[in-house]
Amino acid sequence: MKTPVPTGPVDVGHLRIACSSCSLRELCLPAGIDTREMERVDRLVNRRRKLKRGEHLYRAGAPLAALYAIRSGFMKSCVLHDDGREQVAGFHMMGELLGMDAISSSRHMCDTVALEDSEVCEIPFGYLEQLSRELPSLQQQLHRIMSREIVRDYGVMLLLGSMKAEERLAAFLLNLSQRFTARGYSGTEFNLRMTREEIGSYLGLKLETISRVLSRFQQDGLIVARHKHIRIRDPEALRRLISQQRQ
Amino acid sequence: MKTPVPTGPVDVGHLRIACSSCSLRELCLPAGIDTREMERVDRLVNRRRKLKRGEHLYRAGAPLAALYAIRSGFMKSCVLHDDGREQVAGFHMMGELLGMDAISSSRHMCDTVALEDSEVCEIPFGYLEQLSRELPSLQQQLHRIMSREIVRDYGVMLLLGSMKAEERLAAFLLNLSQRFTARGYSGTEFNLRMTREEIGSYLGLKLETISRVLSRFQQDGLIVARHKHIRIRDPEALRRLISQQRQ
DNA sequence: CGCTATCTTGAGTAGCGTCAAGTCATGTGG
DNA sequence: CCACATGACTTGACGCTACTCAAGATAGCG
Repeated sequence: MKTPVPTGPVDVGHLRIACSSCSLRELCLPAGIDTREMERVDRLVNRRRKLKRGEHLYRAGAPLAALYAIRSGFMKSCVLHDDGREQVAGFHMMGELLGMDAISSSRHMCDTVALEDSEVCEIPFGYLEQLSRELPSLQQQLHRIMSREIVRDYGVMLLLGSMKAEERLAAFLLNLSQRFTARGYSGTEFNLRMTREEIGSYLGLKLETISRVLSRFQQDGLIVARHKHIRIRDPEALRRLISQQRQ
Repeated sequence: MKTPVPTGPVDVGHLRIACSSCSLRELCLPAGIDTREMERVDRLVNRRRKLKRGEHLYRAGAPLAALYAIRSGFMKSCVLHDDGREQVAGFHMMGELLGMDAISSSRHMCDTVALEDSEVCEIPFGYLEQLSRELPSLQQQLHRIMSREIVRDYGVMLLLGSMKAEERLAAFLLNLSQRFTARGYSGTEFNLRMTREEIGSYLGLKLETISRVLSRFQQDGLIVARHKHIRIRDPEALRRLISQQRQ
């Protein structure tokens, strides 16, 4: 069915699993690619990489070699400031594409770290550009994904710039919920893969504030939070929290 | 020298000025395009649009028709929340590309408004995708620009998530300064095109805070601020303000 | 089983927001 | 060209949200 990999290093030890047979196909880079073209996309993604929890996928300053599609696991990206300040810029899960920050200067501009044992598909960037010149639907999907990242960032700005602590955390929980749901997992009950400090960094708050707000949500019956385990009891109330009229 | 426009509506009333003879060439979409290819890029950008101060370039929800390169003037983009909250997501000046938020869903996700009389070049998006399949250097430049926007957004997140009011405003002024410099204008003396309220919205602060911090900067001899006119007297001090070690 | 990282909760505080009053600039129509 | 209206800005007083510091509880890992 599949032609063998034509070039590139042979990836001993990793079973090659094609995009065409990947369950994340419709969430990931190959979304919207038709069957005939899929064979070429399969050849584009020619290597898998396993990461242990805590391991870096790439660091700020590293040259751009590939983009990465998350196959399984959970990751975070952190932007660093010269003075050592660090801010979580995003949490990433299966089907999401990483590394687009590096295209502008050919160097990564953030650190990306696995928050649990994870696996990513390497997509050599030069080859991706070449193939997307030949396959309009691949080109369109790449543009859509980059644009989606820009839109996501606008959402984070809105959150950081104009929401209070409770609203930020409610938005965060609903966003996680929605993404788990889209991947076929429960949107009402899940385990957080990140610490309170990482959530705080992402939301522009301190870890104590995260802890306090979670406790308050629990007292008010909106969620059950037991350490990393979260159960959302009243998603509507969380939504109301976010969109309540000001003034 | 130039071949006539082959297709598309004739743009009566606007003098066609080609990218190839545009002074912003090296800041804008055609950066890095070689002379032979430039002719085709000239045909891509086939319409200019003038905007009066306060006029919308596009609104959230509008279908994606084109990307826009700012030829002259100054603009802002605002993200809107259902409850009416609005946040300035960016200020834009000559040579910058607008509209990339719309690629993911074929609809714009923010409002973009002229803050002074401005002029933009329309770049029909379908044609841009087509041409960038044929011209690798155009494709690369488009990718670089989208990636640059992602990196810029990360910077804003860092600012909103982990800086104090004084640091945010210092970073804002230095950023403006640097962008004016890159365009051949004075980086030490310029007029703000936006109100205190818009600056505040962008920086996640209230207009009174902007006003107070500007006054404090002036008292400390870092700047001279007289209404919209800003003169930066001590850029180094502003830089120190941003990167001072915490803890 | 003990160590360490993570989390919770409390008390006190600082920074920014809110409200309010007044000044200053811009532009419009008489 | 001036008077006036309107929007933009400044400054002060006060309040609240989230931060800081601290102590103790809990979970996870070796």
